Amino acid sequence: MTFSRPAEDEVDRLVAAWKQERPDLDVAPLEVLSRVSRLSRHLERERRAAFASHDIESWEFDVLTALRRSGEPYELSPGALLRATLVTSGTMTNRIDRLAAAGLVTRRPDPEDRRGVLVRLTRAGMDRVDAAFADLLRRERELLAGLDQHEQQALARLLRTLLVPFDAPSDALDNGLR
Amino acid sequence: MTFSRPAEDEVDRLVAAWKQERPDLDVAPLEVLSRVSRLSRHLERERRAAFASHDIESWEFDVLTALRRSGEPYELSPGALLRATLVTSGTMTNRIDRLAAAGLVTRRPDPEDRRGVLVRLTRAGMDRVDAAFADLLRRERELLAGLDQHEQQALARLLRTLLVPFDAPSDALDNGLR
DNA sequence: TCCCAATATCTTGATGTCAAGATAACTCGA
DNA sequence: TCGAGTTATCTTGACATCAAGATATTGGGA
Repeated sequence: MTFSRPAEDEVDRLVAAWKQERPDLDVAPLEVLSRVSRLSRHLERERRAAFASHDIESWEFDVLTALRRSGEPYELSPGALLRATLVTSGTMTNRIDRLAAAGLVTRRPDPEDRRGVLVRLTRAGMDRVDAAFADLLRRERELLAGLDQHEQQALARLLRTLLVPFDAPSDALDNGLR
Repeated sequence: MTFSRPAEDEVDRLVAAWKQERPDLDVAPLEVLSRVSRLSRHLERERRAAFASHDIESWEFDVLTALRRSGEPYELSPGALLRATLVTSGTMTNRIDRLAAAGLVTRRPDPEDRRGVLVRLTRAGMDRVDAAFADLLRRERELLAGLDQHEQQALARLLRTLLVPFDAPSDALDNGLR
């Protein structure tokens, strides 16, 4: 009986297939980046499942948590929200419309800048997001159970290195969102 | 003059904010999983940019590469394609329709199974995808330039561990795609 | 003070995706 | 041989997202 050799994932199979078909190409980048993409898709499914029981959608959660973690008075501009969630301005307008209609946020003109708007978490919004967040953390912890604490930290560090160039606070780099 | 302390990314700021607002929660899972999600979004933008110059869309690329790397005769069923690309069957039907209309694939009934269909890459589809793939690999290599080869392998290994439970070949686990 | 580029948000139209369910064909055990 | 359950694909309708551009406001330099 043979068991538990180093387990393969779909990316191992995908890379092996490329080596067969295009031995001239170095597909090493896929070992990392294909895994990031695929894992992200799987995660998104998990999130949806976790949220279903809390009557909240994934896109709602993203906006509400950004407000929640900003602290008192739980209020941010649409611009700050779209930078936090990596969506376009049109998408954010639409999201805020629907969250406001659901009573989870309110919208008011920014007294300091007449172009601006401030979006504020309501009590209902806070309750909703707190419950969902606790549950999400529980499930995410399970997904990470295959790695010990040290490995998780190593993974976080490596990912951070890749992320820094994108997140550099308003350096010369523009990530193209507006 | 102070410079180049261990650089922060957006997730560091996000985690710090949570620790302030909800010191009762252990948000460690976000260190890994938030980074995976955010990196994936950034990657998707990069892909779009890389593909724009090859007149190909990201979703087209995903389908065409699956066919390309499957080798002669570059032919797969829609079912195999949706498993490779992690989309639903409705999405795949739609994608194949449009790829066929663009002359990048053909569709024919499966002679072995009258429920089935076989999707085949055309010469035009192959040329398109090969050019785009070479370019994508070039750009992905740049994104990974911040990590040396050893670190990239470590990262790939850690990600694989997280992915295996999702990709386990048709074990008891069902990932919910159909 | 005036003007213009930059900023903040919203609007519009096209498009891709998903969930749910319909249809048809296959498989295997009784 | 029959039928129930499974499998493969497609259809439908709702909906979220994006890109591009419109509108209003601000701020800094001439």
